[in-house]
Amino acid sequence: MVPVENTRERLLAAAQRLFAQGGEEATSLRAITREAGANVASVNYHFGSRDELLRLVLEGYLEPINARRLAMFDAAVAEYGDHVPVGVLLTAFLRPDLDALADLRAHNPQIARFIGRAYTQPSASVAGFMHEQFAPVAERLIPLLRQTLPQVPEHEVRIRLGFVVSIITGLFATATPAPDGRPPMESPDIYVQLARLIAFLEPGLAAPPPPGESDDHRHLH
Amino acid sequence: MVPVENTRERLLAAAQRLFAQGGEEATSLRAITREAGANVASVNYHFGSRDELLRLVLEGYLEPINARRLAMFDAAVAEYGDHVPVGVLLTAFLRPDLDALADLRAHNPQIARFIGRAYTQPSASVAGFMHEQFAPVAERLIPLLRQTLPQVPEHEVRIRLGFVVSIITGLFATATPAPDGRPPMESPDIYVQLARLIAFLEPGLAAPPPPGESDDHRHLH
DNA sequence: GTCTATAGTATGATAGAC
DNA sequence: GTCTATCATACTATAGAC
Repeated sequence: MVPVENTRERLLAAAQRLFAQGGEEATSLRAITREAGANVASVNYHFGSRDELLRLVLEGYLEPINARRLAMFDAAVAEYGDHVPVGVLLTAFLRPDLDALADLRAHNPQIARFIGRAYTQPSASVAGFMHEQFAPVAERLIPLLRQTLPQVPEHEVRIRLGFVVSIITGLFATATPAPDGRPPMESPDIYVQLARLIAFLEPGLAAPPPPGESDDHRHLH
Repeated sequence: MVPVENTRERLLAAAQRLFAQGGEEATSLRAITREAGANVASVNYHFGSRDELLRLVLEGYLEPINARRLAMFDAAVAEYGDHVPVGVLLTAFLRPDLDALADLRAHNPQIARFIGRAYTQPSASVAGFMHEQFAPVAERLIPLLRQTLPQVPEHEVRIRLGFVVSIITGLFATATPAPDGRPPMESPDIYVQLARLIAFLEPGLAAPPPPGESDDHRHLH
């Protein structure tokens, strides 16, 4: 009946492609509409503004990843109860990212970089949005880590989780075959990647906190 | 005799300030000249182009850090010989960054973010430049790590060093007091920060490589 | 829903007077 | 070395015809 929404879908797909290749500021309204074969006004009509469209694109990638993380946390608790092993928690946290990364590498080898940049380059318009997406995951994971690692204070757990996030971010940011740069851990096998990350991260997460940390400078928050 | 070069210095200083506050694409040629009290043509006259100027600013921050890293590697080898402890190598690698970070936080709390972005957001113009700055450090450090950790294959050492770089990058990228986001490890004490990083990183670097890695999928490069 | 046309504003670079 | 003036080009957003 209604032939509607065709342009809208084309615009979304075009924004994904361009976002992928050049990042946010390279994805101009005019480039999007050109790529989609639509006119310059169509983005404002369908999405209100360029920024709204870019947020939608970003959400399309991040939301499924974080939803899957939460589901894997639930499954882990159902299986292990109060003391989920660190390796299991790390797997639940990392696998959705690695799967998404493998998928992006196969189908769109450029868009992963954009996601990585969205973390470190909040660009004002997506700044709060990134945190809004990630906060529920952190608030669920941190208590679980605390239960498994009671010797590590919460403040330290949060910082160490930040380290893990930085590494993941780096994987996304360097996913593209850069002409030169650090080797992007290009193994195609997800389980090899996961094993490598866990081998590196697990002992660090469980390590005793450094001296002078347990109750030092903790008088605020 | 010659009153020359005054404008040039003012332009450099202005570019640093603006670069710091808003990142690369927020630092327009016109904003720089306005901040420096010069005219729009002066940047092109003194530096050839806007990109040349921005590379100079970046180099002013990165070059001293990497030079200090190399010096600390030399000092460590002079003291320990062929088997420098991992913690000492990590200290030599991390301290120049942490010192620079502390200095930036004190004097210019915004520019650290820009440096972090320069890593993950190579922005075409500075892409090769970042690698050119970092490559000598990596090529010096990796053999030292290999000597201390012979059980970890070189391929794995390189990947793990990439993890360390990601974490450092994250520290720079989140150095600014973000309104919300992961806690930026805001301890003012560099030695606390260093101890925290080493406590987390050292066991991961020295960990036995994951199974299926030693000689797997190593038939290329 | 889709389009053209355009307003309004930014950009980097350069020519040429002083 | 420094300036003004200007070129050529990008951008987002909107008004209004169809």
